[in-house]
Formats: sequence, structure tokens, C-alpha cells
Amino acid sequence: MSFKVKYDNISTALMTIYQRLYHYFGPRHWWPAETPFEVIVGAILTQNVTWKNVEKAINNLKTAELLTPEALYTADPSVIETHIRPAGFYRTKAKKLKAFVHHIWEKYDGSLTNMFSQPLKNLRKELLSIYGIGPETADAILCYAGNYPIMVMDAYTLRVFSRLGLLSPKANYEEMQQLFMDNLPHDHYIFNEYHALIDALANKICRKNKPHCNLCPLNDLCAWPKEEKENKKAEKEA
DNA sequence: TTCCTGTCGG
DNA sequence: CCGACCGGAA
Repeated sequence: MSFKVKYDNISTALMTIYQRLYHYFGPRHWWPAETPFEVIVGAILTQNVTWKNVEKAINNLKTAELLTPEALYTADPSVIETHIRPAGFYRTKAKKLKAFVHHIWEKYDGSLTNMFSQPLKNLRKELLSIYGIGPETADAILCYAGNYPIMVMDAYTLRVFSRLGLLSPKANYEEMQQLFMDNLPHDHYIFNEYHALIDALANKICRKNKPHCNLCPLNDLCAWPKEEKENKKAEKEA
């Protein structure tokens, strides 16, 4: 079964969608952080939780002056746990933060500048080898802390683009990323904004339940309305 | 109650 | 493939 029949030119479709979103939401100015290290900590803390929860944890770390590679490297794990508690999964996430700072300390003498001097492909593979860093977190670090030309995929991307009919609902991370990286110019600004714009759409309009299709700037391009009827029907019966 | 920008271990 | 991990907000 094909999920791309509706579009004769994927590149054009992707750019049209991008421009519609950009015009609707404006530039997103991601990532909200003061330093590359803060981006990385945020990327780990935001795993499977909303950003609101992460903000408190970040502020706690900042106030405690723990938001540097050195401070986290030497801090007692239980102290880190206490400060990041609002972000959820605090025990595992404390381990993940430790694993990351341990890595950059051992390999780069604690310097992110050194780490980001690596070529994209090598560094991506290396990040994936660190405990707690999967494909989404790795790409977020590469794009938003290292300014590499790579696009972050996530649950939002799958929801939006499967509803649009451009991705299979079962697409894996690599398949999702190929859709964008095979059909768009490898430009850091576009990849940075595109992901952020998808986030804005999925957060505010293309919600998991009861999406606001009437407000959606992509409504006329979307394959979803058929299923929406069934949803409404199911809601009534419930 | 449900959901949330995932990742790991079995 | 699936459960565990965890708290906060709609």
C-alpha cells in the first residue's frame, strides 16, 4: 500500500507544507536555551514528557549551579535526581545525564566545542552509543546544540505526516527521516524550523484526540478527514 | 483520567 | 514487540 499517491512531487509537497506552517506560525526560534549544554540537558530531560515539565527541572539545575559539564560530572546522583524530579523519570534521567557528561569528559576533556568538531555521521553514531541517547535525542543535540544540518523526528512528525498521507502510521525513525532528508535541501535553518513548526502544529492543532482541523493551515492537503468522521461516530457511540 | 517531542532491557 | 520508568497538567 502506498502513502504517497496523493502527491506527484514529494519535494514540492514538503516545501509547500513548510511554507504554509512558516506563514501560519512564524519562525519558532528553537531551541529555547542559553547554551549548547543547556540544549543537551533539555533534550535528555524532555524525553516522553512535555516541555513545561522540563522548564522547572532546568531552572532547578540552574539555581543550584549544576548546569555545566563539570558540575554534573562531580555532582552526587541523588542531588541531580532531586533537582530534575519535575521532569519525570528522574532516576533514569539522572543516570542519562551522568552518562553523557562522563562521555564528554573522558573523550573531549569536557569540551562541547571539541565534540562538535566531529563530522556529522561520526558524531551521530557516537552519541547513539551513549546510554540514554536514542535517535531523537541524538538528532536534537546535533541540530539544536551543534547546528548540524539534520532534522529531528518524533511522535508529532509521525502523527502529522501519517494524517497527511505522506508517511505510513508504522514508519520507523529512519523511514521518517528519509522522507525529509531525501526530499529537502540539507540546510540547517530549514531542518531546524521544520521540526519546530511540526511541533507547533501537533501541539496546538493536530492533536492526538479531537484535532482542530477547521483551524489547520494544511486542511486542504490532508488525507485525514475520512477517518475523522469515524472518530466522531465513535465518540457519539461512547 | 489521559496524555506527554523516548529509551532501555527483556 | 512490550512493559518500566515518573511527575505534572489538561
